[in-house]
Amino acid sequence: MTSVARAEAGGTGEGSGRRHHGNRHGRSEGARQAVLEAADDLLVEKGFAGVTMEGIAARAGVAKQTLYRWWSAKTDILMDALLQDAVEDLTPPDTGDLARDLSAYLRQLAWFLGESDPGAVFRALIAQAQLDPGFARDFRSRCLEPQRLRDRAVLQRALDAGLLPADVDIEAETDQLVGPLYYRVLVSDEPIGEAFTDGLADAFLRRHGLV
Amino acid sequence: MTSVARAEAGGTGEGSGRRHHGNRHGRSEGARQAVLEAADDLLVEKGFAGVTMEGIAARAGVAKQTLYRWWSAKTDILMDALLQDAVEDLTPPDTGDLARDLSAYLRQLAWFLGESDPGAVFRALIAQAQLDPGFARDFRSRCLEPQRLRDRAVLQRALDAGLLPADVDIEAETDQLVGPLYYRVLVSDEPIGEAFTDGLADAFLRRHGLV
Amino acid sequence: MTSVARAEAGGTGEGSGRRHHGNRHGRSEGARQAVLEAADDLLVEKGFAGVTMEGIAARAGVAKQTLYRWWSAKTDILMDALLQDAVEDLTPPDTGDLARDLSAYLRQLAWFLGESDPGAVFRALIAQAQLDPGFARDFRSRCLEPQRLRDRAVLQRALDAGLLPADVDIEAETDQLVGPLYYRVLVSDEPIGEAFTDGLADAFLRRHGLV
Amino acid sequence: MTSVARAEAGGTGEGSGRRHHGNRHGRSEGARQAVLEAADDLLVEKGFAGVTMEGIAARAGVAKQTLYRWWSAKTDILMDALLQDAVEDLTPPDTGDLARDLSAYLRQLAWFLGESDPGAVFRALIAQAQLDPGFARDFRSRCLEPQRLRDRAVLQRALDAGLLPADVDIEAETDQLVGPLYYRVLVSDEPIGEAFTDGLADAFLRRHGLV
DNA sequence: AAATAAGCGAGACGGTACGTCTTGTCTTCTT
DNA sequence: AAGAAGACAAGACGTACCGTCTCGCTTATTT
Repeated sequence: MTSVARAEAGGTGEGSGRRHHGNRHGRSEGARQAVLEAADDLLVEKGFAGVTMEGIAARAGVAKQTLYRWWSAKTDILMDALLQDAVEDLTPPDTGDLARDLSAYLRQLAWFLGESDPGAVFRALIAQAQLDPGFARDFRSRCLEPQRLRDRAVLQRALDAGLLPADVDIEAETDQLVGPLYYRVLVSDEPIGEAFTDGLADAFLRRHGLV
Repeated sequence: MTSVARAEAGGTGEGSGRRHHGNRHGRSEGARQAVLEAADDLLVEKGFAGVTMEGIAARAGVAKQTLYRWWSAKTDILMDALLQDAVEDLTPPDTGDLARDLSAYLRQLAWFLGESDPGAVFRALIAQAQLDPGFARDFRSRCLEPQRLRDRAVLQRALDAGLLPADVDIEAETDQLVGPLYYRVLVSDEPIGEAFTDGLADAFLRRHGLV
Repeated sequence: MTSVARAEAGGTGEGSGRRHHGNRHGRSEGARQAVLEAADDLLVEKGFAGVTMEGIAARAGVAKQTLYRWWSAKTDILMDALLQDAVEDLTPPDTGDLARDLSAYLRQLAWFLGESDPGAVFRALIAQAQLDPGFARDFRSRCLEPQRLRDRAVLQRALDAGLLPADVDIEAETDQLVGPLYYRVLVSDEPIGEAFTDGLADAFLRRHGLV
Repeated sequence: MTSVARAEAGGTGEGSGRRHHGNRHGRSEGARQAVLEAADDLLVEKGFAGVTMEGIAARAGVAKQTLYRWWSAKTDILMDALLQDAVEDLTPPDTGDLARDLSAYLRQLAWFLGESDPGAVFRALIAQAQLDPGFARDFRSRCLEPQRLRDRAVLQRALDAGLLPADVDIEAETDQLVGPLYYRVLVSDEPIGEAFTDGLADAFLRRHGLV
């Protein structure tokens, strides 16, 4: 039900020989790009309700059938768009300085969630996950879990470096670091200043006697 | 755009005998209850996508016009339903023992958000708030801000009692206490055990030298 | 499955009292007329393939749902249009002069089938009846059988007047009179001149010694 | 626009020399047969609406492109199918006995039109000819005119043998003989018994003093 | 033997229309 | 005046076919 595996234009050669009998050019990469951009643009311009399969098809110059051939719903398209143009921004920095990395990462994450264009897509998809359990599964495995790993990476490195006690609960610590950010973005809608993110980082460091 | 002020039966005499001639009694309380229950039931039975104005009207035995007369959209109905049957559950305990109150409240909140029926409505409305800025305003002022006050109440009482330094940032502290709960419910979908809520409370207490 | 009985705007009064509980104005006569005209116009302008439910709705300024509420398919709409504006043209003349009536009626029928606008609708519907057995039933009972009665009327009057032997097979005689007309229109597409229709009438009269 | 001239497997040799440079085996006769059978089967099994280019291609195990290479539309395929397996049945008998030949031929024609499988195809194509003038031209020249010649053949032989007056209008006489059959099949849908066909033959013979 | 070129099965593509669903407005009659 | 009923215009949904296209395979000359 998720987006079909990227066909990569027939994978000519692909090692072991005959892979398919019919059309060898597979899906059109041009159509794919046009669709993802159209969906993104519509979300930014008109909001989530303004993103419709018909609208995407029209703006991308693509037939509706092409959408349904490769994606199961508009949220699936938005997820592809998100994965394509956004997630790389969220790689946590690694300078070796825990305090600095932590602070920088939380600022970066806060900006992404609350201010960036892909962040708007992200929030819409988190919303959709509340409303549709099937989509939630997909979204969690394709987006949230990888993101979770990135969120945890800074702490994991600190643990590996022996800066943290070996029995620390990394999951719970991560939740305490990023949870308040998501809360402000998704629930209270208060702005997140650097004082706030630095406060989170500081609380963490003091909690573990690192400052 | 918000739900019309509750008319409360026109106040005509209310006891003094004849109640209405044409229809002088304002909105029908029976219809209102039937609508709220129908919306609630539909959400639980068929999920958010299964809640439609038509479906609510049919199940409540009410005309669509009646819905539109009193509510602006299905989310508005769900918000009324939520306010009616749920929020009282969330009054924080007040035993005078900060540690115990804190722990109890976080457990209670976690259960509400993640396990209860009204919690499901709440999550759906938080989702809707991501997708519709107009609704977000309404929802924040009618539900989230009161809830925010309740969340803060335990800390506020501790502050008033002089247990916390006068310059503590109550807002930020609250975010750190409840943010991780919302995060687990809305984002990571991990179960919230008592170890987790107690850990949050404990971190708070130690942060302020209260344990 | 056929077009719903004409509601005639609520049938106000209607004798026996309460007829319906909900909407009291019933279907919109304005919409009905607009639809029939749009369908007719489209058939004449663009041919049968140019008549689509979407096209009718757009041209009539009507929602598709309204079409589907009252008609089952575009052929059902065309049938209503045909019944409304055409069939009256085909009442056979009755001057008391069998030869003259017969000749006049056959000319009139030939013109209707082959030359007139409603005739074009009629041919399209006969075609549709070949392709769709369900429609064929409807069309036969609502259009073809009444037409059959009209076709037979001239002969029936002659029979009643004692001009024909009592044991004549009216059905078969009618088929011999009108069958060749339908054949030319539907199959051979040859023009039907008055010589042809008069020839048919003449053959009939001579067959029964009436000339 | 009509079905491409039958290539008959490249017409290798074909007299005057080199005909084509590329594909040297011409069209696949196997594919052609599979297509015609698939179209026929679909019509019988699912009715005219169940005959689609996609359905034919799938059932015949043929690519859509192959259909469009050799035929212009599904009706063109059905016409080929009809021409291939049916028209030979309709050769009028020639025993030298006009009355007997006439009677036999009308019975045979009635059975073909109303009862046989190819008759179902024939009716569908006559229907299509009402709806599509371009197809009508093709169909008339490839099917109806040859059939018309066969219909006329019995009378033509009688004329050549001097049994009919030299100035008889063969066209009109033919219309009177076969028109009622088509009428019953296409319009009234009444069964055609032998009494009916014999009645037509008899009327003809008496009309010309041959009985 | 190699090169060539058309027919072929496969199937993605841009489209059009389908028939259904929901929305929010409206009109009418009842209470 | 509020409510029940439900018709209405609007428009998105997901599906089915249309006719075109590109692809890589097969096949039979032609060189």
